[in-house]
Amino acid sequence: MMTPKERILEKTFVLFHRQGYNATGINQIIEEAKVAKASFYQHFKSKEDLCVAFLKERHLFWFEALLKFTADEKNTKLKILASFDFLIFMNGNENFRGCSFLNILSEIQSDNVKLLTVIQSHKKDLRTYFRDILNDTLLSDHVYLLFESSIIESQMFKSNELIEQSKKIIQNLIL
Amino acid sequence: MMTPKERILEKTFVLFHRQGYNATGINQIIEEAKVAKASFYQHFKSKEDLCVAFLKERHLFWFEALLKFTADEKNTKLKILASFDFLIFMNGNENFRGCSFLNILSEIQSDNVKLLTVIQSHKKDLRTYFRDILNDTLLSDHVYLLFESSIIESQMFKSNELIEQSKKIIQNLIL
DNA sequence: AACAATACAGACAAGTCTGTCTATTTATTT
DNA sequence: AAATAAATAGACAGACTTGTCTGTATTGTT
Repeated sequence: MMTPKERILEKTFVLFHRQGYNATGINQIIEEAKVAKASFYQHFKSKEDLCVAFLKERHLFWFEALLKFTADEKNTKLKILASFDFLIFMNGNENFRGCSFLNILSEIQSDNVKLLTVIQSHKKDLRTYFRDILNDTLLSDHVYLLFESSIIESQMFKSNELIEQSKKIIQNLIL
Repeated sequence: MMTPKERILEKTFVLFHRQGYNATGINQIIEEAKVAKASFYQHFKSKEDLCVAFLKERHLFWFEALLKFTADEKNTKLKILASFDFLIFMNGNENFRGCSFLNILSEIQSDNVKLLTVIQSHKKDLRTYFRDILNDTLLSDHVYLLFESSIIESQMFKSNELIEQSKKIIQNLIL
């Protein structure tokens, strides 16, 4: 069976991503996870603490899924293109909810160092992901920037159009 | 003198941008604007209504500032580069708070059509802005995507580094 | 000067939120 | 089987939220 902590994390994983951080209350989480409030605060000292745990879980989940999705492609160019297809794949799975890290970035105050650090760390890893594939810094940053805007544009317009456009751009970009 | 409605909009303009939509309460706005609550609800039927007014005001302000900032550049390439310098300029003015439209996009629910429409409209205008300068759709979308990620990356890392990187990329992109 | 419109202060409703607490029950381990 | 640990339900505090309402005061216009 699942422990209370696992049930909390499982529900948080869905709700924080779907509804956002501020729009999701502790009460909704513990109710749906069927966990008592006292039990919740035994495992997480605050909602912000839960958010850190959520982001770390999301980080692992997301990168694992990305690596798995692109694993087959040997060619550098195809691996990059497959990464953008991964975004399309995720939009289909998650209904164009975009990136939890960027969403939470917009929800927190500028001085919230604790959450900001986790968000930055995730994006640094993504930037490194492209750098490791392409080993040309300017080009990998270029792809990274297109990747980031692909996420938010598809979220904003609930359409993969600009992801496809990014793929076209990359076709002419990488030899 | 200023009317209550003007005082409300003035404060909202600052607070929604600095603190975000959900983190800014009606009570704070009317208190700082020195307006009675009844007066507020005489001019705006809801907080969401105020948000629409805010976004429309922000839209006008932002584009006017962009056009003014880039007006001197005759050359196409320089006009584009100046647009990215405008982001650096705004980050200095507004302490890396990013784009209100993208921030509010992350705060609202997916089914909030009223606010989503205003946000989309703003970004469509931005996309058109680059299209009008470059009159090559793929290239203008390319620049638009770099522009969008420049905004969020500089917000996330509170640094203009990736804006500068985008400018380098564009140097090699536009003839 | 009289009237109508607008703005005022502020109480209030009804709900939300996070976090703490008590007291009971269920599991696990010794 | 007894002792320890963990989970339960749910009341509660205290602060917040948006929006409504009452009654008074201040405007601007005729």
